[in-house]
Amino acid sequence: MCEPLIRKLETVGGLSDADKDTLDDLCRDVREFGARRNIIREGDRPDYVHLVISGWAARYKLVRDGQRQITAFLLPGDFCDLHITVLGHMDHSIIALTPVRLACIPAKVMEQLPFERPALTRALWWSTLVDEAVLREWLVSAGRRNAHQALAHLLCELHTRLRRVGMVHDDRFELPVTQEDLADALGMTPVHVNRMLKRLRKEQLIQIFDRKVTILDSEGLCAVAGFDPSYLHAEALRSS
Amino acid sequence: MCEPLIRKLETVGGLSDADKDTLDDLCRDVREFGARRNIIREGDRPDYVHLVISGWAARYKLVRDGQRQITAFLLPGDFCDLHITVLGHMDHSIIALTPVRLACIPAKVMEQLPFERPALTRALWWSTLVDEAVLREWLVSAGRRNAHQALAHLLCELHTRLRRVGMVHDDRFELPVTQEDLADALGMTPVHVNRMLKRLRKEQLIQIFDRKVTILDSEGLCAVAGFDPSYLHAEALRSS
DNA sequence: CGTTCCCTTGACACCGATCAACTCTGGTGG
DNA sequence: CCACCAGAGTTGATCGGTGTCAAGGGAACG
Repeated sequence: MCEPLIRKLETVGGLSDADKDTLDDLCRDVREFGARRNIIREGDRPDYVHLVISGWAARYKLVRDGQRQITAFLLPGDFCDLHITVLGHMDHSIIALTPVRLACIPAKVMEQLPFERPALTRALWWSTLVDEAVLREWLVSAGRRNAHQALAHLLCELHTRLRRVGMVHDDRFELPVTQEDLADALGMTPVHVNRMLKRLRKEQLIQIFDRKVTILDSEGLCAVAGFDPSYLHAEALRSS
Repeated sequence: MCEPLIRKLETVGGLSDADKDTLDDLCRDVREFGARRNIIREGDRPDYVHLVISGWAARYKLVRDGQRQITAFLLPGDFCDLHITVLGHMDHSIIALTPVRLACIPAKVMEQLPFERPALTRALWWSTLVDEAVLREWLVSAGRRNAHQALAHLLCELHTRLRRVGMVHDDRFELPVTQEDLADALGMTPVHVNRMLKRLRKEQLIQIFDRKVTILDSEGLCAVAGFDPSYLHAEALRSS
């Protein structure tokens, strides 16, 4: 059931069969959320940790005048809110961008994990820290890359992350979000996202049809983006 | 020695005297770094975790054409690289912005902490997760706030964070970095930072002299920034 | 067959970048 | 003591990337 997560964690190794069984066990309670539905709201104090099983969700914050900044795309295998086991309340909201299936894990159970399955706990911290590294890279895009480079970088990142959970075939993957969602992630306007997608298409770097992206020229796209995947930490976990 | 950290962690409570003693013990090995000196470089696999005792440092990444994006200001009480106990290598660099004193803690020692001092470990994870929340807010600034608002927001944040470690007196604190450093944090140019500082001064919100900032109108500044401090999680730790 | 959502495109405006010059300060060495 | 220099801050003029506004098209759906 939580196959994407197991797949992701296996890229760094260190999980025993017992750990995997524990994961499976944690994911018994799966719930569905419709597209556009808020899953958790800023200020909430949820009693459950949510793990994406299928579909896309997003973290976001709103600013006063109603503008939205998406701070993370949550793909299958990503946790929505591991941190609320430590922090008291949510400081941002989470929304389903597509129909989503989420495993709901009681926070109390998560809090026992360090004592019962330290290696698994460590792997989950790994995934949290990678999320943080992704966030840093998004800040670099917002601050120091132009729209062309930033969009290319996002596509490279999604390509790599989706491949890690087995959702890329022949350099082709689904991008089931609107251009407005992309704009809110990149800190741009939907109009400009559209222009930049057009440009990447014209440059023969990508192809888009029916919300599916094909990377035509991976090297070229990485070159535009200045993409270096090492921040995604796809190597082995540091031995403890 | 690690008084700023203890002070910060005390705002959320839950530390025993034994925990504090452990912290003091961890900070025995203090080293100095001159301003502008790189402390850790992207790709490094440090064997020590570094904790800022005094002075300011910054996380940053460089993009191809040499531009720099600062992704965090590291103030007294902040860890530079807690994550390398889990991740294999640094995906960004750390530089001293002013002369800095750092406690150097062997990574091996940190890895024993969960078993010996679980409450303290939890508090350290709290600080890591707050760092992540700060990062999200910076992304919101970069993506959805204009220069005026973003600078105001940064000043509000620094005000709050520095107060937490006892470095604000009468709404006055040191800002010992250049305008270029601020620009690299905000994703702007130094010229524009200068203009926005001038504007905030003209609006009677702040006063700057000799690299010391005085907040003249805290409410006004927060209003410009749309600042809501709850993302800094200054409330009690969630009981485990 | 109208409505809604999303994508697409063009014209124009503006925020912040760029370029350049000047000031001020502290440091360094003759 | 003074001349020189480097680094930081300040300001003005101009440019360009991206936002804004507006209109139209296509696909899905009731």
